[in-house]
Amino acid sequence: MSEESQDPKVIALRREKAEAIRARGIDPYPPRVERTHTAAEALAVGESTEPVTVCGRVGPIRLMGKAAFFHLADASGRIQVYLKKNIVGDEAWEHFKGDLELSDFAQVTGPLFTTKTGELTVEAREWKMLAKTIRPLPKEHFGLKDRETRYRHRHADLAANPEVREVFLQRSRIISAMRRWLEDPGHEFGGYVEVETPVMHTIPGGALARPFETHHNALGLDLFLRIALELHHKRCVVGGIERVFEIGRIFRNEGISTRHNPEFTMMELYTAYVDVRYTERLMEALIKHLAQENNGSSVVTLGDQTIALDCPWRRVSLCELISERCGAKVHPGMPAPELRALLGSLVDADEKPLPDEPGHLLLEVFERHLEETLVAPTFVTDFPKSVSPLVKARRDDPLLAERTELYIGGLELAPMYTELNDPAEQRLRFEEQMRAREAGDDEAMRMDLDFLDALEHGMPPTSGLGLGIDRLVMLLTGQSSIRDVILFPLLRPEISPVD
RNA sequence: GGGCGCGUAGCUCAGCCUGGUAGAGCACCGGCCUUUUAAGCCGAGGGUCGCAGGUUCGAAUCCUGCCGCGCUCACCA
Repeated sequence: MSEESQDPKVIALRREKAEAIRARGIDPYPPRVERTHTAAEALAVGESTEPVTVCGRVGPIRLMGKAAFFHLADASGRIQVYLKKNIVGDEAWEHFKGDLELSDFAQVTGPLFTTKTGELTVEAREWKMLAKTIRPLPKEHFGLKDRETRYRHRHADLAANPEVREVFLQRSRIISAMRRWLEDPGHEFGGYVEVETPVMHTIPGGALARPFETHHNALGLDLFLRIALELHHKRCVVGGIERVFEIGRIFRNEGISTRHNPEFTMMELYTAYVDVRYTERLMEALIKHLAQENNGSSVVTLGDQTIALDCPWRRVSLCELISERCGAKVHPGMPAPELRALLGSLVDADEKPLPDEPGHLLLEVFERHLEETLVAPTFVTDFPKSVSPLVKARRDDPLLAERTELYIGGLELAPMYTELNDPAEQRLRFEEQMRAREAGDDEAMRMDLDFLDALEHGMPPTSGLGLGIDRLVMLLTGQSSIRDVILFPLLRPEISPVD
């Protein structure tokens, strides 16, 4: 543990103070406040003999014998308080000196005046403890910088670092704006209905990933936390909800990095009677809209990269992209040894063995070497069919699928698909996946008979997408770690958190 | 799991290379101070230098092992 508020001396002293207040018959945690103005509202009033009552968290107290200055901070901002012995009276002054400390919550009433340094300040006539704080926050000036402490004690991080709070307020606004835009029937890409689908699945489907497992006692049933929203959404489309989306948490049992958290938020969206070209245009319009709403501009900054979103977004096929890099034409139809030879150094540089299946091999090379180079917005199209078991193959090239992925700032943001709606073909794809699973690929999909049943009831031509909300928020707020856009990221539990 | 780095007062860190009984700032406690902005001034307390072993007359400092944490790579839509 590494935090100022962990000093046992300080904690004990503060507990004693809380008890001392109680012993005088005053509740250090009173149930009601008399606030008339937020900090910002009080500042807007200007100088005034009419008293205001403001509340907030107490900042560093500058005590000078018989008077003191401090700030009260609330969500709207902060306002300074001047508290003087001969105005509040001897008793209130003594209690102030003895009881009130950094990080407590307090209420102050008085008129507004301007100090000689020009700051509008409440001149306290009276004050009241609203909540005694046992563990003080680090002083603002020193801040709370240690990453581990910040993530483990996010409440302290939020309280001490306004810029951190601001990122999460932006996250909320971005998601809210996304919902409004998708639901709005007044534009080409609107009119979507938000649904809620199960988090617990009997068969985890819709993506290639390892799931978390759990168990339902009454049914004696092993269950999995969902790794995607896809299959239920398609069942909604079968049922006649032609424009459907969900913003929901999904769970993948895999590593943690600056771009991966085991639980994260995905926006999936499905549209009947369109193909992947429509969804690409929707994606472009949505992200430009959100950038405009949140940042007031179409330029975003991520790390040391400045990314313009308003330029036309590049479209390039996966194979073309790899060919550009290795100088030879590649295609999933080529046998693996030939591909390896053509890929040259893209293969040699790796310590880890690459997969033999040509589609997987190409995908792996792309992910390792090319993904991070895609800084300007880029649609990478035509992924191999073998790595896209739920996607319609291209009619003119059956080894490629109508699957596009959007990259911005080197981040994989969203896959888009023309969905496979032929139940016979889907069954074959599942069987292929089952064979891969038996051969040891524990990310391969499992046969989902309920889903096949749905397709047999008829799904219109449909396109879908899955947008990683956390990564989108990273992009729009300029954060380079996913942990800085997830309030409570998963961490290894602390040893001996005894107190 | 691999690589790199860190672990000294409640916090941030110096001291380690070149071994000689532990330092600073802030916080905390006491005193002074009625327009301050990390207020200021004076004073006091506080550390088995991550743990264990080794080398040495002597180890925070050199060596070995272990533990914890961070970054990164790998794993991973």
